[in-house]
Amino acid sequence: MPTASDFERLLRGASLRVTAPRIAVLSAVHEHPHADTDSIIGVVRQNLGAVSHQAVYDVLRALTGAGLLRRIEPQGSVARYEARVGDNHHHVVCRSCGAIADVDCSVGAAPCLDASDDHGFVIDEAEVIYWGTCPECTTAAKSS
Amino acid sequence: MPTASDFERLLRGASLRVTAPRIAVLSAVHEHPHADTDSIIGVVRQNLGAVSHQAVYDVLRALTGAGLLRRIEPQGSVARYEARVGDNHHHVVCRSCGAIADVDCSVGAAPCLDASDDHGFVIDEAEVIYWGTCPECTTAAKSS
DNA sequence: TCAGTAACTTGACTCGCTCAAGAAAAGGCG
DNA sequence: CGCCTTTTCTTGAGCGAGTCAAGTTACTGA
Repeated sequence: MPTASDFERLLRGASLRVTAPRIAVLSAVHEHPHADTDSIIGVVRQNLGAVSHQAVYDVLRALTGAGLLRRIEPQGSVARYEARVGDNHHHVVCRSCGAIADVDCSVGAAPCLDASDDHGFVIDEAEVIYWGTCPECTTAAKSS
Repeated sequence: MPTASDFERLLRGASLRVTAPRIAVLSAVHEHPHADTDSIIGVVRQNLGAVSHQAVYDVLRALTGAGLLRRIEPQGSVARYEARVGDNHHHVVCRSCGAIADVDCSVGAAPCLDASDDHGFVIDEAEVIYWGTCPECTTAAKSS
């Protein structure tokens, strides 16, 4: 797990000012991958004390814009954030409980970047979401 | 373009009662693929006169649940609906203007259904969203 | 150290959508 | 056909995630 000074380096590398809320948000997302905004606010407040929700929203947007965080929002879920960026991995989402897990790309680094007919669009990213049932929910469904 | 009696048959096939709002919503989505809820409400009201927004929401949910419509909601966009169901096609979304176009699956009918490591999840669907820039926005960006 | 700008606080507000209760109408049955 | 049950629609309030705006605070580079 990276330390506060690692996060500071990340921020400076992105030409962002180093502030306590930013360090705390980065740290929270590293510790809790796929956490929603509310949980992140909770974790940040545990570490820093009072922090406005607006600050967290701002920080999340700044960090996402700078490429330090990635925002994901599967249908029916609120926005979630993760710190694993730049490796083009995907996600599998449980239809039953909403759990999210990481999935490496099965076809190499930048997989399905060719659509069969792209309608003239210039495509720069392919985002894949696998839908299914997580082990816990599968077990629960069988036993019921 | 299907007629009202085609839609009636669709509804009966799904054991749903046949009502004017439902026919109108089905028709609106067929005519305007990828339309958001608000536009659908507008089209429905043009054809039927006064219809409550709640009715449209209910109808959209019923039809989506019955598999007659598909709901898509790319990040940063409100919910949109389309009538093309059951053929596992995907979408390309313009980052600049939000335009959506259909893309057939490049790897066959049910493509990337294997994740490299599925974490024990039972996966039943892979949803792919291509991100890029549409022809109009590409042209606009060059000329500016 | 100081100035200037970026970031944070506070609080109101918007938007998409849902909840709830009652009225209307679809469709099975006599 | 006309009644009865159940589903669907209307009306109107309400909720939650996120945004906007104005003013204060505090990084950072000179």
